[in-house]
Amino acid sequence: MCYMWVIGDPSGPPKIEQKHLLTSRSKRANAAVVFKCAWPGCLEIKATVALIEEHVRQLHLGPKKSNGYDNEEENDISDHEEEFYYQEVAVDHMSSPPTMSHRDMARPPHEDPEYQKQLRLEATSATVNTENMMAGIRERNTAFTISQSPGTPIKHIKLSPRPLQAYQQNMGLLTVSTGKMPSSPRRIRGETKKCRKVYGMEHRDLWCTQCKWKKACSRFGD
DNA sequence: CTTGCCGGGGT
DNA sequence: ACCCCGGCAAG
Repeated sequence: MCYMWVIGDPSGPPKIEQKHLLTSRSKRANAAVVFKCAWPGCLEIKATVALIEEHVRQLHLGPKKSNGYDNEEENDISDHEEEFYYQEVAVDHMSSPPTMSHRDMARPPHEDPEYQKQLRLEATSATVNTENMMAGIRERNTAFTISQSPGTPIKHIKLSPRPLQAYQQNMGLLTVSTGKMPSSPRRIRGETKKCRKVYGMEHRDLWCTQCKWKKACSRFGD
């Protein structure tokens, strides 16, 4: 469980000194790893293992388990079953960083938020029959037993490269029907979670450049 | 209250 | 060009 990448970045100590701390007490946890939800459709990303476990439990394993006893907080030595649902992902600070300096400065030419949204919806509706799903998953789980062994590199679940949908047409239609220019003075607030919400204030170094500068997020379109 | 980001700074 | 933040809209 020892990761090679250095936390402090040898050649250039990250200038970590935010004089202002808004919501949370910036405790300078220079983390270089995030936790992604591995649920078939879901793409949730959390900054801590606690958060992702919470997410998985709430969203995918059902709001609550009807067991003999009930314990949800603290002693969650629960079944290591949910290890399957998230995966640790290293976020290198320099080689393949979220912020590529320039490329993400401009708005992405092809956003596919539609896809993400769809996935989210799928996951949500799936929550209804959790019981049914659990069975299926359990089966699959035993099939190829993914787990977080210390030496094994995480296998990334491949999620469709880029579906690229006809969102433009949608826009055009909208324009026609409303007779209003889509170019509003202020960008309409999308409901996708952006870097700030995903990583939290204490992991600002993981945000995309735009978010760091309080500009329009370029990683998560809306 | 929080989140996203425009406009307007500074280096 | 890069970085930061006041202040505002929307929730």
